Amino acid sequence: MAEGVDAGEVLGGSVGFLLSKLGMTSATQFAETLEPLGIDPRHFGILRIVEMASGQSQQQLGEALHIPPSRMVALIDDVEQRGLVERRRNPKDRRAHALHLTPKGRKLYDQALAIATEYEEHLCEGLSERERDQLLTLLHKLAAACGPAGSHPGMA
Amino acid sequence: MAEGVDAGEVLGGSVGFLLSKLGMTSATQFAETLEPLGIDPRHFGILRIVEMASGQSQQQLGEALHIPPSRMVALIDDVEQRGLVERRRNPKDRRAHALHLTPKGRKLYDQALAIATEYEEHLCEGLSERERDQLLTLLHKLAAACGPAGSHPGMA
DNA sequence: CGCAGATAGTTCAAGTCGAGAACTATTCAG
DNA sequence: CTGAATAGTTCTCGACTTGAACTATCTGCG
Repeated sequence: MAEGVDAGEVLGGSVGFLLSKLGMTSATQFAETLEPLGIDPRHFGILRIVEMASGQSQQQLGEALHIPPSRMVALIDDVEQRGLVERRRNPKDRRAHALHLTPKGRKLYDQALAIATEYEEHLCEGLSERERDQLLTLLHKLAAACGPAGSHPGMA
Repeated sequence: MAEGVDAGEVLGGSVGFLLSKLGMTSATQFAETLEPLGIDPRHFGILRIVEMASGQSQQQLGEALHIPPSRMVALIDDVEQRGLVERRRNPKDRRAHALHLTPKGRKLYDQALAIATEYEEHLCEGLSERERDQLLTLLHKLAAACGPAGSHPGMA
């Protein structure tokens, strides 16, 4: 860089700046590694929750992920059209849809999980096992100071 | 991997997830602390670079911050309308604008810097001095693995 | 039983925002 | 002097969200 003006020069020493920068970069990169599967991190989040508890309604999911109902529609449409999730009629309440993973959905979820793990490894490849643990501990402490533990705000 | 773990537990142990979540939260909170000044983090970034080197052109700034020229226009408009930055004719090249902080801009930049420092303190209040250094070191290592050091992607 | 109000899901229209193409003014090379 | 390149600006397109309205159900109370 000819002029020697580097944006990160001063703020490189700031935890907040680094966090925000790294967070955004890693989120973007993670989304890219997920792309071959045809899903993005939000779809992954949905698969994850449906996998944990089958039969939930869209709004229950939306609440867990802090996604407004009208947005859930399109998101569920996506994963349903890919044959990953089924909307079943709930006999107890026919207004609501009971969401279930299809076999294909479960398989893809497992793949996505593997990809996530792989990316995690890549991200931490410059760290020793001990450093990684330290980092996790420190990040958890920050999370405590930063605000009440909620789900990922990037969903909303 | 244990069975029956819940979502937070699985991803709470992920550096990538935590980074992304904390990064987004801290960026949002920082933007909120800046709001009383009438600027957002991008304006702050502009003030910061203009402060470091007066007289640069919009495109030089845009290059440093990875902001396309067409976007710089609106951004500079913002800070100019608030009387923080001046677009001066550059006698050497009358196509380009030489950007300078106004006294008001300098004052506001100092305030913003103070706010940023304050927020940084708040963010790290759960950490000891030593832990904070550790964290910075670890984050820098991650940044190295994560990709070539560029400026903050949130600008673009 | 039957009506009123709440609730799940959907659709739709409006608002926001960024990116890239096209345009003007100016500079520079030959 | 002329043509290509460059700084800045404008404008339009497309992507993305959201909140309000609409349908269909459900639930409670008289």
